[in-house]
Amino acid sequence: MTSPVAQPASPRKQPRQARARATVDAILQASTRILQKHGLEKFNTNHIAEVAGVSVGTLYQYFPSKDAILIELIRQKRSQLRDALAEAAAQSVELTLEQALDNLLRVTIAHQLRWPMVGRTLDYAESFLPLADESLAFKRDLADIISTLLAKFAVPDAEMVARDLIFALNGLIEGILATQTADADQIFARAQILAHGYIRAAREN
Amino acid sequence: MTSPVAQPASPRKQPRQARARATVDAILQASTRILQKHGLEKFNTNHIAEVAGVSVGTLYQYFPSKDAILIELIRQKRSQLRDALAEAAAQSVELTLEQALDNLLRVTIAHQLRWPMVGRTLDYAESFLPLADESLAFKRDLADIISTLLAKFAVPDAEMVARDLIFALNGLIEGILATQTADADQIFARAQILAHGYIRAAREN
Amino acid sequence: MTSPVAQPASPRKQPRQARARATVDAILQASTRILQKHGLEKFNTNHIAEVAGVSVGTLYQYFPSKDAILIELIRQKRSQLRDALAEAAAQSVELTLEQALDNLLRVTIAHQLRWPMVGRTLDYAESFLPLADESLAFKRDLADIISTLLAKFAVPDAEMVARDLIFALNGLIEGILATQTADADQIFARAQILAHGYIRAAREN
Amino acid sequence: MTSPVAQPASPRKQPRQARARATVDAILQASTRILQKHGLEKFNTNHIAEVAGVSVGTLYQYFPSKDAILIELIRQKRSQLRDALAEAAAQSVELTLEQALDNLLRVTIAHQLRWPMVGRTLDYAESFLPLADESLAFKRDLADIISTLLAKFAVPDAEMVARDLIFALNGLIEGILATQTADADQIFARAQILAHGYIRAAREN
DNA sequence: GATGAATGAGGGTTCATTCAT
DNA sequence: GATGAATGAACCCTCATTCAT
Repeated sequence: MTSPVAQPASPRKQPRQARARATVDAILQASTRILQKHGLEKFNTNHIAEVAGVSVGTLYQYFPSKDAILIELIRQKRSQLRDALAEAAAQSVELTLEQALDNLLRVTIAHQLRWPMVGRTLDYAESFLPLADESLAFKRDLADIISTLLAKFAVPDAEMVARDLIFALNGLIEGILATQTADADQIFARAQILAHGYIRAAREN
Repeated sequence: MTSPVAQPASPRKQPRQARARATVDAILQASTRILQKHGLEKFNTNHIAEVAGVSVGTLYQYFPSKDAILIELIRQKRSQLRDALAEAAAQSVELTLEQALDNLLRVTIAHQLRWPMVGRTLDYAESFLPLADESLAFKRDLADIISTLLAKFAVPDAEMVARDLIFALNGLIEGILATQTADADQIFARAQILAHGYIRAAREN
Repeated sequence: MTSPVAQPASPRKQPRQARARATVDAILQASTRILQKHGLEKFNTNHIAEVAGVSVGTLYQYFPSKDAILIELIRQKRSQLRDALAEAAAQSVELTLEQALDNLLRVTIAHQLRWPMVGRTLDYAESFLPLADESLAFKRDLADIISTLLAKFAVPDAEMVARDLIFALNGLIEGILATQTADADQIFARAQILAHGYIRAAREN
Repeated sequence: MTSPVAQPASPRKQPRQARARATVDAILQASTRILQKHGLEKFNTNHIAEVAGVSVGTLYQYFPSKDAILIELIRQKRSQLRDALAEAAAQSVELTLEQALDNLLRVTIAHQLRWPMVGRTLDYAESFLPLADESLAFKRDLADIISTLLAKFAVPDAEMVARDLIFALNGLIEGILATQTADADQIFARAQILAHGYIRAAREN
């Protein structure tokens, strides 16, 4: 259920697969750029192939369908976020809850700022792709990272609080990005109030 | 819920006769049902007309394009939410901030629960429809309703806090609906913690 | 084969037909205006009815089909040209051939200048309307008027010369109108050279 | 007839492979046949593709729209006529004006006889296609070829005379073809009288 | 007679996918 | 492996015509 193609395990490239890897990357990068600039409307295989500098035929040698590209993009973005959060959590073991949360916040905001439109579009794409199980697993993974942290500080209902915090922050960040131009620091300041306030309330609940 | 029907997108024809009004309603209801069940994928004019029990030609007598139907749906849902929130706010003048917020929360949750998938889909549709100005105005309207309430209780930065609260709650509710089956009361309980916690933090900020 | 509705024989209007006459005129005038401004592309029954200020249903009470409107327009324009030429010929019995031709030329140019685009469009419409016999008869009528004149001055092959003169002048006038802005006098001057030159050559042939 | 194929409208794709070139030719030939037999009424992309023996999709790989096919046909026919006239003019340098004109006449008549109905239809199509500038340039080109010849023989107003001669001959030839069945020789005989007569008159003017 | 709502076949265009070269 | 020409189902939209009121 986790992405099969994701991070190359060993940096030692098998020579005969280097080209293939480059082609796949070109396709995925082209896809990202198209989604970012034009959304799903211009996201079609001919266009992707053209932007990626390969032929449609080649594209179909690496991806069995258009949806498979979306799925792979989703998996990549998820992997990136999951890994970044896990690393931030690992590096926060010595900190207070608030400090640890701030680190996670920064990571999340940085992730969303990278390709804001892609995030929104992939969120929607989830609704028609056959990813139900994988999506649940991903959300569980994220919730685990955060609930582990919360539990350490004796926040009750850590699992549910973690999920709700993720949902709320996601809504806040996407909302700000969709309506206003704000830099990472401004978003962070606003998200911090939300996160701290919510956690405090959850603690007392 | 008390809202009168909003002004149509850029209607081909104002429905003057009762029959015409019924036709427009049938088209909008069919559209809602299709979005709810199958999302944008099956949202095509032939299908809409078929489900509505009219011909495509008739559909195009009342809506200049497929997008115009989406726009009208968005306008209707927005009107409904705006009016319901305004009314709830009006009926909460005697209450404490927390009680007033709870009323608004209940209205919002009820609204989202009505057609959860439609809400998600229309949110995405906004990104490719020419609604920028209207969307800003709508968000301002909602923020106004809430910031007026917040200001009455001396919450600082009422305008921004109102917007962020809306974003966060929206994310929370959509998140819960997308992943889990939860009834209105359960969602309310979780949203309440978020709202109260955030407002308290905002007050002390 | 000649138009059934054409010129009202007696100016005494039958009261119960006055309204009908007005409706038919409105439709034909609207049709002319649309053809002049937008060609066959916007020439559709709904649009015609709208411009004429009547309902489509009413339009279909007076014309059995869209093509019937085109046919009636063609008949009207033809009647006008035929009558105007016949009258000009009748008034030219005392004149020289050149003077008589000039009168016919002026009539023809004035006719084309009235609705230049309509003329071009109806010429094309002839090619798909079932008017073969009528068109032949019309061309014969015009040729008769002119060949009678030519025969009076002993031009050989009067019939064929008449037809060819009409074709050539038609081409010249339409050509000038399509490419350049020229007033009636300028067109007349150029057409005169053509007509006189051609007739002199035909005489000597 | 010696003309190389003109540059395509605004081609989706330059046909690089032999197969592609054959496809484009098939589409253009099918288009010509349909226009010749049924006019613009049956000129629809599905029908064209069917007659050409390809799929609609293929048609749209080479032509961005239906109108683009008409435009390409117009360009081809114009190129053919322009080149044929230029060649005929070049081969007539030693001849008298009348002899040279006769050569041009023969070329023009042969051109019109090839696809008479196509000529008429494309003439009409010009009125709704975005070709204004190109059409002017084409008419100027033809006028240049002929006015150069006229000027050599000291015909006054050579430019205008050339244009008017073209218009008149075009009208004559199209008129004859539309009404009567006549072979090239008969048309030539009649056009000759017109051309010689007009030029003589223009000279004396 | 007049109205205008409704019909639905027809036609333009796109794009995911296949396959011969 | 790569290419890109070809396919055709699917979808948007129009407009001549009908018919209930």
